[in-house]
Parts: sequence; structure tokens; C-alpha cells
Amino acid sequence: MPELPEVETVRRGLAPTMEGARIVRLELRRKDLRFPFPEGLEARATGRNIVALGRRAKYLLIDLDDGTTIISHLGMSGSFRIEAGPVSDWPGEFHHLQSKDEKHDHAIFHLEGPHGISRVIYNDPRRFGFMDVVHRSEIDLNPFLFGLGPEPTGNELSAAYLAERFMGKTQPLKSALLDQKNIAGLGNIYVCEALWRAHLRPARAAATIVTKTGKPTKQMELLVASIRDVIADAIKAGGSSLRDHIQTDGSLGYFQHSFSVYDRESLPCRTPGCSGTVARIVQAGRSTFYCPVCQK
DNA sequence: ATCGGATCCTGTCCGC
DNA sequence: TGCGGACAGGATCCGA
Repeated sequence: MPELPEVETVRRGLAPTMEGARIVRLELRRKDLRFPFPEGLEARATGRNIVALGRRAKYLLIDLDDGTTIISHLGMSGSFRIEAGPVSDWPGEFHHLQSKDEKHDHAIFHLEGPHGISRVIYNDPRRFGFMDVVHRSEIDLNPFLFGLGPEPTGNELSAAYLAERFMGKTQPLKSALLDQKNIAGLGNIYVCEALWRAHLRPARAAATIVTKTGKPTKQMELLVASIRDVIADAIKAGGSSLRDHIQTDGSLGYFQHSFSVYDRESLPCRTPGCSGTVARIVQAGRSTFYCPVCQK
């Protein structure tokens, strides 16, 4: 579930293995994901040292020592996993157990790091993910990153900022929050969760939580606080559950969250004192979950 | 200019 | 058990 918190969790999980390691080889096992891999990506990556692992919105950023950055988006079903040790160390049968899904391993970073040899493997059954490579100095001009809104974790996001963006918009809150140009990193799950926390109905027009002069209402203040909290909580949960995940199967994928409203159709609303039942509607072709009683 | 809808692709789950 | 349809965490493109 690669929304911002999941990508951040993946970044933190990969950093100890990747940062400071040398890319012995980047192995691309097909020519494209959603888009073709950039021309000469293998050659550009091979032999480079990884200086840092970063993130912008839902994009993982792999900074190399020649001033370039590999951009990786996980799409809907992308994940990374780490395998340690030389390939030949795996007995055939055991290796098979480790990689039930091997046909969807599309890119393999063969690494040599302070902790030895390892592989970081990108797996993506639906292939909605993609990679690009850019010069760091021009990263904000990259078509994928250009125009992205502020991170919900930083100071740039404020009720005043969002009020300006939402002023005059008839678009539903749900769609406005999914628009990465307004806020970067929210996806279907955390938009539902944030609106639930703020007691706001997803179908409401975005402009209804802005005053005539473009100032934030109390509801907008509450929404922004809810977004911050939801994201912070999810990152915290990811960080704590990741450890166990690595220990059990050596993979860095997604972990099951317990959501308050997402995927809870027909179940009781979890707002204290609320007697409502979670409803599911479709907005812009995607499921929205909300409580018709406490979200107004 | 702003919308919603269709689209890319595979896997899983549920009802018959 | 097999089969068909609905559905899935995203983002872009196109047409109304």
C-alpha cells in the first residue's frame, strides 16, 4: 500500500542496506514497468555508490555519488525486499521458498556494502510502478515531481495554504485531497482516514471549509491537523511493525494496518459515542468509506 | 479551467 | 474445483 507512510517505511527499511553500498550491477529483467526504464539506466547505476536514500511524496529517491538520483515509484503493487549473502549461498529449494513471486522481480540492485553482499529486489505484479533517473540539481523539474504539493509532515502544509488551494472549488474534498498538487503523498486510504478523523463528509465541496475571503474555517484547521496525525501515526506504526517483518521472512513489503474507517463497510463507526455504520460509496471510480452519522 | 471516467496490469476473493 | 466478475494502495490522458 504505497502511500506516503508506506514509502517512508520502505525507505527506512532499505537505508541500512543501501546507504554507503556500491551498486555492483543493476539488473533489469524486462525493458519496462508502466513506462520503459530510462535509456542506459543499468550502465548509469553500475559502479556507483549510494550516498543517501530519500523520499518525496510517494517517490523513493536513491541518491548516487555522481550527482544523479534514481526515482522509484511503487505504483499499486510494488515492493522491495532484501536478500543477504551471495546468490550461490542459497540452496535451490530454500531459494525457491524465499521467492514465490520471482516472476515479478523486475529490477535487482546487486550491492556490495559494509555489511557484505546483498540484493535489493523490486517486485511489482501489476507493473504500475516506474523508475526514472535525473540530475539532483534538476530534480524538481522532473515531470513526475514537478508541481507536487507540500509534504503533510512538514511546516509547509498549513490550513491557510490549503484554504487558498480549495477556494472556489466545487470538487469533493475526497478528490481534492487525492490531488498530489494540493498535498503530496496522500492516497485513498489516508484520505478516508483523515476525513473521518475530521468528521467531514468526503462528498462535500472543497470550498465549503473555506471562508469567502479564502481563509481557513475551524473545519479546515481540524482537517489539516487530522491529516498530520494520520500520517504521523501510520509512519510510527510502520516503523514498529517493520522490524518483525524483516525478522520473519526477510522481506520489506507492506504490513496490515488497522484502519478506523477504510475497508470497514457495514461495520460500526469507531468514533466514540457514534452509533453510525460505515458506508461505502464510489467517487471518481474509487471506493470511499465514511460514517454518514458523524461525518458532516 | 475543472471535472469524471477510462486505462495500464495481475492477483485475489466471492458467489454460483 | 472451476469460472466469471468485482475489486485492489496510483497517476495520466482524454473528452465533456
